Amino acid sequence: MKSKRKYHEILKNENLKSTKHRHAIIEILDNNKYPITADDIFIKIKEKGHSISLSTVYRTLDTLTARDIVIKSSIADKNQAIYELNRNRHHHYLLCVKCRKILTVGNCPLEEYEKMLEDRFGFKIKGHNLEVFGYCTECAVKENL
Amino acid sequence: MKSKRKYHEILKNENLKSTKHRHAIIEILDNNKYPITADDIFIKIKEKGHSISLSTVYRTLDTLTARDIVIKSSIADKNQAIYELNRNRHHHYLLCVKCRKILTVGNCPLEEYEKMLEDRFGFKIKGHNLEVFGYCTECAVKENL
DNA sequence: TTGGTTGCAAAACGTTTGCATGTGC
DNA sequence: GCACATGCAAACGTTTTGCAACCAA
Repeated sequence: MKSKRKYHEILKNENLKSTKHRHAIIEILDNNKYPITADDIFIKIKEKGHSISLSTVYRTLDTLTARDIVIKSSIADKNQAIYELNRNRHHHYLLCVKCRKILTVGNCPLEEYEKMLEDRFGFKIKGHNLEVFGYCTECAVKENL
Repeated sequence: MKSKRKYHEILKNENLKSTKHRHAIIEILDNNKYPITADDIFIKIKEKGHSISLSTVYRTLDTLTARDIVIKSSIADKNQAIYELNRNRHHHYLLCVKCRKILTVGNCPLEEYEKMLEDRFGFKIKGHNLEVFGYCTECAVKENL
C-alpha cells in the first residue's frame, strides 16, 4: 500500500513512531479536502470499526501540529479547533455561512500588503490567516441571492 | 459625563435597557485599542472595585454581538473568543506572536481578490477575516530579528 | 528492554443555562 | 408592575492531564 509507506516516511522524518492510530489519523486528514475537528476524526475512525480514544486523537494532533505536519486553526466565532494536513502550499479558507462547507483556495493576494505593514508598523511578519465567507453556489441559489 | 450619554444612546437605539454593567462593559471595550476576552473584561470591572458575574459579561457580550454593537472573533489556534467594539470600519488584526499584542489595522487589500473568488468559485461573498502575525518592533529587537 | 504511545477517567477550561431575585422604564 | 437583567451554581462541550498498561524500535 503506497500511502501507508508515505505516512511512515512522514513520521520517521520527525522521529515519531509509526502506530496504527497515527496512520489512521494522517490518512483521514490526507483524504479530507476540508479541515475537520478532532471529534470528526474520532468518529471516522470508529466508523471504520477501529477503536481509539479521543485523547489519543488530541494528543496525536498536538504532536503533528508541533512538527508542522498538521495545521491547527479555528474559525471566526466558533470555539472548536479544526485540523488539516500541511500540504506546504499557502492557501486560504472560503466558508459557506449556510451549509458550513469549507473550501481551500490557493491564491494569495497579500504579499504586498504584508510589505506595507512591515514598513508602516515595524512588524516582522511571519504569516497570516485569511477566511473569506459567504454563500456557496448551491446555497446562494436556495436563498435567492 | 459625555461618554455615559453616548453609551446610553447606543443601548437605547437597540431597545436595550441602560444598566451599570452594560455601561461598564461598553466603556471597557471603547477604551481598549485591542480586542479582549470576556474574562479580561470581568477582571477589569473587578479591579475597579465593582462586582459583576462572569455570566453577565458573557450574556451582555452576546446581546451586544447580536446587535452588531460588538464584534466577536477568535484567533488562529486559540480557543477563546475575543471581543471589540464595532467601530464600523473594516479592519484587520496584526498580532505579535511573542508578546501577544494585537493591533488593529485599517487598510484592506482584498476587494479585488473577493471579486476573483466570486467569479471562480461562484461564491456570493459576504465578508472576510484576516489576521497577520509576526513580531512587533519591540519583540523583533529582543529576538534579534 | 525501554522510552514513547495509548486508554481511561478525571480535571480543566471557556462558555451557557435554569431559576430565583433584582431593577430600569 | 412588568419585562428584562442579573447572580449563582450547576451543566455543558471541548481539550488536557495523570497514571498504569502497552507496544514499536
